[in-house]
Amino acid sequence: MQIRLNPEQRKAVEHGDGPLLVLAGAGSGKTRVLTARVARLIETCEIPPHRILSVTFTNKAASEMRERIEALTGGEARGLWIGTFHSLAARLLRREAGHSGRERTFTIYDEDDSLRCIREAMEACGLDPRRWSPRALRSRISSAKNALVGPSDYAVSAYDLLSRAVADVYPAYQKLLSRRNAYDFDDLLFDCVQVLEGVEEVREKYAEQFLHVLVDEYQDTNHAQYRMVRAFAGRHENVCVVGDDDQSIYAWRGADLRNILDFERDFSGASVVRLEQNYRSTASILQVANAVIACNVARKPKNLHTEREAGEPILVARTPNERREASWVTSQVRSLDGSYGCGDCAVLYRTNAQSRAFEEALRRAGLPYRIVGGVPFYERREIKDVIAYLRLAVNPADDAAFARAIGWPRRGVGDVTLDRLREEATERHAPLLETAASAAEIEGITAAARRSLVDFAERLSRLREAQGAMSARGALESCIKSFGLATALAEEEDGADRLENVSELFATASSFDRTEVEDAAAEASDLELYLQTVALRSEIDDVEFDGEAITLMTLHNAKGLEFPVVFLAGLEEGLFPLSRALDAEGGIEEERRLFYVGVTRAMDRLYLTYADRRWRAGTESRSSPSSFLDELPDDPIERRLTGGASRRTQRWSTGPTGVAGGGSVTSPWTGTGGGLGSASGGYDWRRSVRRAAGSEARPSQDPEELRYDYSDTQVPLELKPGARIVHPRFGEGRVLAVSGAGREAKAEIEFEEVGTKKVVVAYAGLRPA
DNA sequence: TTCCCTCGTATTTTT
DNA sequence: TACGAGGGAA
Repeated sequence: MQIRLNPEQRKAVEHGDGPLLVLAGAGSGKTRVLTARVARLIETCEIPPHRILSVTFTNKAASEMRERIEALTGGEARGLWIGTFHSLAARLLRREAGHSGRERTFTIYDEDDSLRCIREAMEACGLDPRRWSPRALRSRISSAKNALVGPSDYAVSAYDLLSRAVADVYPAYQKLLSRRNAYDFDDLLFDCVQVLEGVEEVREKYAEQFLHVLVDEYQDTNHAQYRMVRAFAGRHENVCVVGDDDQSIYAWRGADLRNILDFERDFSGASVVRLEQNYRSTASILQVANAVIACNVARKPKNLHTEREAGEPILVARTPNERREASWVTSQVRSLDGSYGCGDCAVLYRTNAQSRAFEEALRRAGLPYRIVGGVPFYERREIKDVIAYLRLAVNPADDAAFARAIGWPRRGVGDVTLDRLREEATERHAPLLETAASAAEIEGITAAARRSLVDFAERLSRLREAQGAMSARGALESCIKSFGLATALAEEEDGADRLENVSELFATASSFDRTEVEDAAAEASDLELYLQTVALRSEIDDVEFDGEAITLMTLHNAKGLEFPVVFLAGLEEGLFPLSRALDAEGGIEEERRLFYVGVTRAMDRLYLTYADRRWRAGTESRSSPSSFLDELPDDPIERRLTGGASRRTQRWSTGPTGVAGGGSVTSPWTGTGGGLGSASGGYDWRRSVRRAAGSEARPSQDPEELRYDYSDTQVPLELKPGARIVHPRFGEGRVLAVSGAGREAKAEIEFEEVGTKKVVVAYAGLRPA
């Protein structure tokens, strides 16, 4: 085996039978250990790959691990069960469809679908969506499912008014999902446990099949996932879990720290291996990380150490506002020139909304960047619309997909017709699509709408019959042709962009490889498997990190990654730690762990930034420095004040006194007063940044080649806000804002004669004044 | 039936 | 700020 290991790592890799807990500190090489262990099980212990189950946190991690194991074993990884809890659950439920409450072709509902479904369930129960927030109800139901509490169990202990409302909606919601042959994310886990625990035949089958079970990021598992592990581990209990209680950041999603803290009690006779040598960060960064996490009480003590040198000090920068924060970060990236490229840098923040300022600054500076998350690709309207057709072709009971598909492109079927159809469908206990097929017999629908419905149903059933024998790409192509989707899209206002997104969808469908999800021999069609993969895909899965672009993402998305240069932005009280997160029990500790995760992403350089003022929710307000900054040690820290246009930079000689819990620190850094008035840069950013949504990382013609091409997103130089221009019809005017790019670029212009108008740059025939 | 506008509200992190 | 829902007009 060609992998270098330290003694502790080796111990974990070579551990024989029985439960094993690997407490792996940040950067201690746990992925290496997991990979090596699986490879060793296959090669040395001669365990057939299909008898090994390995659970990872993201699909990306799964495919990377699969690749590495294949490399290590010379292609012997085929048949290995590897994936996220959700994708493995989906796989199991597909295979055991006969024992679960759904058919094999089930749809997986995303948040949006499930929220609509909740609304419908509420209506059915007569609950007023203005009195009860559908989101709140959904989140309660989600927590219940993660704790394996079903509708009837829930009802038993529902005392307060909110719980009573939930108790009403929960069963109604489940009934709707079941009728639509759909699962929400939580159901996948819930039903998987139900089947595993409730059906002896199934339980035996998998307990028998899996000789070894490995789980990564065990600290982030919830109760349902824990029960899955238990069921899979069966009697042999050859279960190896890897995790770090200090990096648990998903309590809000039901993750239960007790899973890892109590592992030794749960699985008696468990061996424990501690990986405490960090191979990633400089001593300075690690020193800060250790100091930060030491402020938490609920944790297993550990001693993370490194052999690396101290390296550069950690830079803490105070800036006047979030725009200056972003431009400061940009200037720092530039000043790294030579030692690090853009691809080495990451900007991490607490909330997605913070990406905006960085986007603007980087775009202005002409630096390449990529954003992970934000408005996910698969949630774009046109993508969801196209997918709805495919979903319906696979699962005709999917009423949510029907409603989406019938409404776009417009075909003379609106709310009125749809409502009538729903009534009829409810009466017949039939799905909407089936009802639509016999629309001719339904009263109260116009003749035109009837024809539309019948035609729609016919085309769809043709697609349905054809797709079974097609590749995912073929099905997509045939769907787009049959329903004229591309044509419809092209006719829309911003059709060009949307069409590009659809061609990107083509690329993903073309490269879809079913063997990563399921055995080639499984009954399911390519399209079925493709759709389920799409539903469980996360943004981070599709990111290639080898490009030369600065990565912008939330701290949550950064888990498991590392970068030579890391900027942690927005270290302000209320933002990070986020005030809303503090409501939850143990909230501050979870936020601190998140901070710890951020700090430990950095290999060589770490920057922490905060702003005195920040735009949030449409208003600018004062912000004070994060209490986390008070918890930093004095030593490898250098504090900077980045002020007005002169970029006043100071070294801070009189360090703050307190470390942990050290009350308020009065220094020019933590006070909010500061003599730094609003920086008057000369021109108003707020106006210049009003651009079209979704301007990040637009895929271009050849998605394979140019995944992130920003060349066409630059605003033409002469059309910057403030520029004076002449329009052939409207006369002279001043540019207020520019949006879009290339042929799509539009400019908002204040004309002297006719007032403010929006024009499409390509057609307007503008000249400089 | 559709389109467009206005108003109100929320807004954390994600499989 | 930004999105969704709801109202009013074509």
